Amino acid sequence: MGESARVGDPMLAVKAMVENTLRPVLGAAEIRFEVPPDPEMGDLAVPLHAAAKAAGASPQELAVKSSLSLEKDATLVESAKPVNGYVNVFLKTKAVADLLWEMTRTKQLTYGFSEKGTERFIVEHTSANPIHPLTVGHARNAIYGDTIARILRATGRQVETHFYIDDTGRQTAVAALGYKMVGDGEPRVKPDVWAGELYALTSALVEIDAAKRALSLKDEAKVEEAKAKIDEWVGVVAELAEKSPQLYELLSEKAKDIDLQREVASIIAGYERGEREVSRVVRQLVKLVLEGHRQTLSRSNINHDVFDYESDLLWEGDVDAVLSDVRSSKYAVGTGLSISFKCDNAAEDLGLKKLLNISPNYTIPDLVLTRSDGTTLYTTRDIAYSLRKLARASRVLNVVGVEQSLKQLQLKVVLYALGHPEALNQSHVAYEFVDVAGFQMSSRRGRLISFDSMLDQARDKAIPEVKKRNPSLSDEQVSRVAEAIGVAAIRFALAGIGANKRINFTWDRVLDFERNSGPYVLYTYARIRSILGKAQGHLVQDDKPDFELLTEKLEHRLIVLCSRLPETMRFAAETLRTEVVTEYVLRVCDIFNSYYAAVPVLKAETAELSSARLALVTIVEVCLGSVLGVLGITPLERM
RNA sequence: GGGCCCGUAGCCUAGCAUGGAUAGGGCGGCGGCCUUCGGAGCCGUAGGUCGAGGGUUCAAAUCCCUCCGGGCCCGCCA
Repeated sequence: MGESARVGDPMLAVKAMVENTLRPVLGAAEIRFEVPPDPEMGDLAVPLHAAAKAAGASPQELAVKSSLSLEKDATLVESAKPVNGYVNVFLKTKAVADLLWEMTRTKQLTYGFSEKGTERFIVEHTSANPIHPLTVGHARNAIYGDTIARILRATGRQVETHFYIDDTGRQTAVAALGYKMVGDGEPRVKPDVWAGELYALTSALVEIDAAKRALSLKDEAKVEEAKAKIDEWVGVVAELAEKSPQLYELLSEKAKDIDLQREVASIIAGYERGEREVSRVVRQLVKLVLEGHRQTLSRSNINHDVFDYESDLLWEGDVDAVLSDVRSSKYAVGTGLSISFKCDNAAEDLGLKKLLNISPNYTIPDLVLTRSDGTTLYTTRDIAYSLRKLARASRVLNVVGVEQSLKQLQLKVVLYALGHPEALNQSHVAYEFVDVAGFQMSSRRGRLISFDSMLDQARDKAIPEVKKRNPSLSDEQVSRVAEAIGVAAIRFALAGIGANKRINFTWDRVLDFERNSGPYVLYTYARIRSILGKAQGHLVQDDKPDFELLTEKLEHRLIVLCSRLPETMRFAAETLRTEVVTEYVLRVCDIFNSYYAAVPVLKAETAELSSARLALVTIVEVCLGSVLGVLGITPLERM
């Protein structure tokens, strides 16, 4: 039990003891533990079907033998019953509680965490384009990525979180053009919101400008097409102008004398080359937007360790280096300046399909790395970026939308084929799309539902609730508490759904503060704090609570459940599934709330019983506090 | 056409990795609980062909096959 005690895992210690007892009965057979379907059946189950087969005995026979053997262990085992080829074990409440008490006392808010190891992870997430506010989709990415990073840290990994700033694409250039036209103005509203409007307006003006030039063409069809396009974008401009009239005035005035298409192209090219004036303007805008992103993220307890500029990869030669490697690769094919990579051939030759679990019938499409004018594409730059990440971590996780799966695969194939087997240490951690019912999001049309608006709505919903319950709080305290509740609601709602499931975003779902929600967990925690606060006055500090006194079923279940936190955390880390954590914490809260309603703690029959129950409440407090930390939710004393 | 993901009560969701014991929760519905520590709570109740069909197995929500429905990807966009 030395090892399991060291890592602070009571259930691991318990299992080790059970295994010791069973070993003589079961011989060399593998001993696996399951959780019985109903807590009434036991705390642990050991299936014996396989072992029975190997030993030529019946499962039930083995189960009976195992039970008898286990029941001799009077300190740990309350009872052991052979049922349907399983041994169902009830553990002694006291035995588990003693272990838990020791471990939670020493680990405090890091109970459930593994000791820090040497494995180095990079988790890249959020990585939004620096031209508009973060949306509900980014919210999912950021919350998923951040929670994964926290889970990995909790299980002993060193984790660095990275935000990749895609600042060299066409979109940024369009926004930068607008920025230049309005004269590097300082925004009056939140900078990313302002930039989003600027981008949408400029983009529409660029579209109209381009279409107007097509009007003089001879081709009838093209002219018609251009007319339609103008109509469409004029409509968009009208809509946007209504929202931000001053910006519209300023931009449309300037736009008259400028060939917008050309301007955009020149910004793209100039920025890629790192020309001083262009770079100054673009970087200034990007930094403004990024500041807005950071505000939003920081509101929701998300803080990246490192921000990587895509443009740096161009300026510092990383991309050129990749291209030169590509050119000398036998998988590179090209016409003129355009280069493509034969991903399928490479994968076949190098046995990558088997390695990456790709169907042998599937033909991986070629990847285009440069345009015919020699400029690079997004994935090309991403190859260079991956090398940077892989150089400083043993595992790289890219939290990227599932729609990028093919690109992420091609990226890996190219890296591997260029002689970087460490590419296999990089994984695409995909998440599904967030739909907003009846709403077509479009950053080019300035139509989006922002991460901030989610946080705002959640906070605003919480404010009257907090006031109602805490009339003595100042407005500032109220808004601080309400903000935390809102963040909890949103983080919990998004982390609680498996990443491979599409989310149909609706306000009522995100703003549900009841039973299965972040606020519900916070509420449970606040109740615990409230009890513990009251206990300080009239109960002596008891260093050695007598857990023998805890005879309630709910007490037993709470203790066993809390002892499962470390293994739950490890499971979440292995599978990269945040919902494992939310599901777990909800079960803890459910049982605690039932307990709270059914059993008095402070007013227990005797002081000794009260002390033992307070110790239990403290254990649950530590357990919840620990999980809240992993979910990025700020615990509250009152709410 | 090819590849990947999803399909569990009116709605949302867990369980699928390692097949096994009555498929867990929540919202909404209905009925209760304010003389015990915070009612954002507790207790009870109704509601399920686990998309359909076949197969493997003593045993399938879980593994295999086919089909149906939804989504994404297969751009010199990102």
